[in-house]
Amino acid sequence: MLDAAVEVFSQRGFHMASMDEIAEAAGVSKPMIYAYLGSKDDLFAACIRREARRLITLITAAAPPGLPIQQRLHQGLMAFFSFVAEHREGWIVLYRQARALEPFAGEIVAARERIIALVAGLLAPSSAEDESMPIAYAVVGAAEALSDWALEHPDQTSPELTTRLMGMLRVPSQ
Amino acid sequence: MLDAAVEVFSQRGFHMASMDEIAEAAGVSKPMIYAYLGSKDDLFAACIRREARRLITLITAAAPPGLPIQQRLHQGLMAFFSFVAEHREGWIVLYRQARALEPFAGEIVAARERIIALVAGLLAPSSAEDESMPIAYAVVGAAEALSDWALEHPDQTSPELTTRLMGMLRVPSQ
DNA sequence: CCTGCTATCTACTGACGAGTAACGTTACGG
DNA sequence: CCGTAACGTTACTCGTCAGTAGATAGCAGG
Repeated sequence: MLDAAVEVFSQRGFHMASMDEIAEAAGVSKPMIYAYLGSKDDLFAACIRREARRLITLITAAAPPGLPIQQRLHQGLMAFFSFVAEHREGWIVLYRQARALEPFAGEIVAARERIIALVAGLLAPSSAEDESMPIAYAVVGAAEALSDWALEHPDQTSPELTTRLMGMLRVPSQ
Repeated sequence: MLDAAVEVFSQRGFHMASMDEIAEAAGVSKPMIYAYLGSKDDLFAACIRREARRLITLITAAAPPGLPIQQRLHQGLMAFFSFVAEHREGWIVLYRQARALEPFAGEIVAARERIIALVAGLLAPSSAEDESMPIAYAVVGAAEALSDWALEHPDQTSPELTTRLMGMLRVPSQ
């Protein structure tokens, strides 16, 4: 049911997706969705939360503390690009709606902020806290934009994308 | 009239903005908008086109050919961040709706692509054509994300933002 | 003062879609 | 058999706009 919702939202976007279409895609009738997931906003929020949690879990697991910064960044990016490749639809939902000034905007912004905070924390040891935030924003923005480009270049593998991005970033080596 | 539209769109987003509200903000009645600018989609497209043209004009003028790459990039970024600071609403319209999977998506994607192509062209001399595109995507993505961060840190000046971004990019020095 | 033309408004229509009320249908306990 | 409860469906309501038809106001020329 959530899968169907993610699929339709990723194809149509939040506003163009109708509950009828989602219900049909899920193979159930509309009132069922209202019974189980609540309103359209609730449904969308549920999609966001699930996809965001998947992504964050992957990244956190891939870049454990204790490794050198360079390597953590490298592996974190790897995890990110892998997620995009494997959960295309989930990522489109997160990304395509990410900035649309909508009722649920807070939901996505919060998810994004968690990732940015993750990156910022990763960079923090080597630079002051408030210096690392803007860098983290920029890194995440760059990774997102690169993923966007990669959507039209499916031949690009995650390691290639990671190498590209690492190659253009001047990050603290320690 | 376009000004009013940009203002309302920037506050509400495309879908939440009603033609009635735009008409009221412009101090005219709804049929006037339809008479002069056409449908809601047309109106939004007109806003996008105007703002995008302003932005592109500024960037092109700021980074003329003939200068070293580093400097062109620096000045291009300066122009970009200045635009964001001075045309906040225009940029929000471009940025916040940038990826929303909408009828007019092509309009914004096209505008964005022109900027990316600009950056790619700028980097092209020092790397192969198809190598510079992903880099351009990433640079533009990073700049956008940094602007987003700067929206909540109004004390940041354009030169500061530019320095930050230049500092974290490893770009060809020639 | 009337005629017609342009510019603008008020007040409507029609579609669409979120959310719901009321109606089956199956399963099970007595 | 018959209540009744869990689960599901069809077929509505109702609000909200995008878009428009028709009325109105100003104004040129006769």
